Amino acid sequence: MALDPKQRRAARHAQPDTDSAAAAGRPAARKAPITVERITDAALHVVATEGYDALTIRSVANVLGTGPSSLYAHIVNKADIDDLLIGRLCVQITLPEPDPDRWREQIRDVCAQIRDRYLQYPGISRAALAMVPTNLDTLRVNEGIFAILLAGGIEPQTAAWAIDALFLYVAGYALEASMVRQRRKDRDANWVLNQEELVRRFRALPEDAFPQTRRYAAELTSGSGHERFDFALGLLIDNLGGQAEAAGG
Amino acid sequence: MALDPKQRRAARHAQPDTDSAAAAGRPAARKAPITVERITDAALHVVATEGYDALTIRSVANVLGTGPSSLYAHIVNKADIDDLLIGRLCVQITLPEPDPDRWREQIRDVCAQIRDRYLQYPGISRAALAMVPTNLDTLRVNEGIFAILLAGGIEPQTAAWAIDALFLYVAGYALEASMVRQRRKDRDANWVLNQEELVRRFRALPEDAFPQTRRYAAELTSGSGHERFDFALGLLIDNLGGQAEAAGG
DNA sequence: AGGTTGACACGAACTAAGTTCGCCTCGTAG
DNA sequence: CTACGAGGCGAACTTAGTTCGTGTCAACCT
Repeated sequence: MALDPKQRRAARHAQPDTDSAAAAGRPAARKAPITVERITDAALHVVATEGYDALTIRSVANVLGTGPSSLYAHIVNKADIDDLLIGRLCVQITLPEPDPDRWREQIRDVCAQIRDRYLQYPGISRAALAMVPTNLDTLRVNEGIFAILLAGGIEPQTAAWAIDALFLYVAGYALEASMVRQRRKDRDANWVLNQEELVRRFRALPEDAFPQTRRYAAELTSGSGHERFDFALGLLIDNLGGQAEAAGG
Repeated sequence: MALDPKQRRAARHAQPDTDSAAAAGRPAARKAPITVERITDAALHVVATEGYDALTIRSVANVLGTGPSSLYAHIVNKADIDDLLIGRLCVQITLPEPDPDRWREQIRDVCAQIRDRYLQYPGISRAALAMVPTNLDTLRVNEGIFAILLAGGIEPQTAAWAIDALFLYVAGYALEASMVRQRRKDRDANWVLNQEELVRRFRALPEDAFPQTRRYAAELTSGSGHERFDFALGLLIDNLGGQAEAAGG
């Protein structure tokens, strides 16, 4: 059962209904075993310290003190490592018991958790955006948010689509934020800018073509901390329940 | 002036205020010249026909009938090609004259334009998400949306942040949609699923851990056409102007 | 107990891709 | 006509994903 890494990957995803009551005997480790867990740990370490761009099969193997080929007994390919990483991140998300009176707050909390996990591992949200929607760990988070929305009286169809929009936004936000941070330490990045420089450039744009951008350069570049994040989440969340909640309360 | 590709790239981005009234004499083509425009055309052709993953320096050079090194007299690096592509896409966006009475409609129209451009070039929104915010062509679209929002009576700070959220969502949506389409023709993709298969797998999840996902599998996977897109844009847009518009009407 | 087996580890190598180097070509200027 | 230099291009360097074949060791079988 533990032979084919493709089977291992499949086990992490929602499967068709073919019931399989197979045995699950894990014959304990052999010597200094490379496991999927150790690979995930090593990969997370690489991403946390050097960023997602530095995540290569070789870098992970190096952390484990071996060569790249050694990993292929446990993973299918590099995308599989992404899958493992996102899975691990999702496992760490705490899902509250749905409270109909605090559902907006609960949604915000879970989204903030996801955001902070993403930011802790810079660039990893790229992998999240490319993730296949059957990963069991991501489905668990999906289920948790879904339950909160439903408890809040949101229509199932509305809730389902809202989850999609929320995840997309959170991942996009984290990706953008990660890249801004990342670019600060890159070599070619001297032509990329911090906020003051950005404002200066916006103000230097031609007046006829960019009047608003010039005038409101400060507003366009503002948003320290997670103000932008909170604002966007507000847009998405506060508008939910317009139908259902208007009737209920 | 046309020597260094870094200068060419810089010319496409917002610059600091050092006034430069330099000459702009282009000395006409020499023989069968490789130009930035031809590179952009070739790259767009590759993305449109084979997808963003197939966009390599070599594939672009191949379309132009030359080798990879020939491009480096015109581009800085591969990210520079992304920059060119997004710029070209943005140039094609039609920005309406802001109409205070139809601002929501206008925003939806521009976002739909961007979405369709992205989808026309599958996966290209990855590049859009990684784009540096000083590209002049993207700033033009930014300015256009900004003007519409301001005409609609939205507070400048609110409008600025709303643009951010809108772009992030549109790019994320297009990326997800592109990948779904892309995976249909990949080899390893037989383990990735279409909607019916996805519903079946959701329904096969354990009842205790995934009750809502099981119950509303249809809702979670629904959304043909751009229903999800329209829904999410509605969430973002309809909630705007709550302050300003409530007073004005 | 000793051989057998097979899962796992791993060095080496293959391929693809981004990038650089140095030489060549060819049009223009003097 | 020659010199210059921008631009084109082949070749090669580097990094990275992936595969192949072989080695190794623990458990099992006889």
